[in-house]
Amino acid sequence: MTRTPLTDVACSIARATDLFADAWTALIMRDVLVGVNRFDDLARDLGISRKILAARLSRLVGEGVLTRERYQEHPPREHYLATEKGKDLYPVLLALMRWGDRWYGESGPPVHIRHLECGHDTEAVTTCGHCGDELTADNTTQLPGPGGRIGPGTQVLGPLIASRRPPA
Amino acid sequence: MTRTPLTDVACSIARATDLFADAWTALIMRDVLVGVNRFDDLARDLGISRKILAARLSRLVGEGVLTRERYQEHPPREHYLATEKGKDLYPVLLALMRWGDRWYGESGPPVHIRHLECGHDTEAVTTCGHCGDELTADNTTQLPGPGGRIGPGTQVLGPLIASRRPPA
DNA sequence: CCGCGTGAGTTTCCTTAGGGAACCGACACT
DNA sequence: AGTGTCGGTTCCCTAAGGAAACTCACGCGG
Repeated sequence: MTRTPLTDVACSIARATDLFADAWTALIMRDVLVGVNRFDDLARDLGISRKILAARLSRLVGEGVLTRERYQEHPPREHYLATEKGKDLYPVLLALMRWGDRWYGESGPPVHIRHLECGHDTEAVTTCGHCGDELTADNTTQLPGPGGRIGPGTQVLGPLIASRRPPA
Repeated sequence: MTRTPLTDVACSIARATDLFADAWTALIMRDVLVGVNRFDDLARDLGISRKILAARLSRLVGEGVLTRERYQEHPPREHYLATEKGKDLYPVLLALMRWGDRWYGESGPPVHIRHLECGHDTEAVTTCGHCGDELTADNTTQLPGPGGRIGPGTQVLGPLIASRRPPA
């Protein structure tokens, strides 16, 4: 398939996407973060091809998102643990989950998230780090930042936004 | 490739993933939400194969995430707009972007998000809908909810969590 | 000592989605 | 008539994904 490499694209979504956007990575991360972290358990739980699982795991380890640790000798047994970088993907999973619950959860969400600090079952809300209000597609704009540069994926974005989006 | 269908899996992440987790969908949604919404512009901006772009767009329209609208006759010109369901994917994009910025943005984030209501450039924070504090992998647990059922993807989750995760 | 079970991957073979690039029809502009 | 743009299709080829068998290292029960 020759997935076009997105790594060199300016947009951070593309960078994240490049790692995260295949059928399995998100599911693997969810399982690992929840405590399913041995090879066979993952294969069983996800129904994923073992070949692909091995490939994904080693990529995730290579990216520094997971670590592989031998948690017992005799017999040698390994498991995968999320690094800080890996745990930091949790908000992405929460956002995906919330969207899935909202738009496909006829019978109610299959799992509840409980926030241990306040003790309530809760829903993830994506908020402004500054004022705490919810962020939506309509109440935000994008501005080029310091790392902004030109390249596929942001190529014509400036001009296009300018021309297509009435400044109002 | 025969992507294993994830639609019938209990987990909402899987449902969302099924639509969202390919190399391009996230990028397409970002572009559309930002105002790049004509076929040729998308193809140019993303460097995506036109065949795949056509396929993705029609899937997204089929899923009710985008609509295709003729915005002028003479010459006939179409564009794609995000529905409510589509706009609601914005938090997922924000979460991805934040992760990418954090872990790959050596030179600073390529784009800034400005929250129009408070007027500040901001970062997306995923918070507890109840108390407003930030949600992390460490301060939350998952509990089976009303829609919970058994099937691939949640198959052995219960037992596994129970056995592997010390209740502390 | 032998066979069986388990964990953790590899290997093999086949199918099929994705990339590239050309092609197409409708219209407009000059 | 010739050139351009938009919005797609069609073709061929490659390589990634799926299924299932195979491997290797160990541990256990008899």
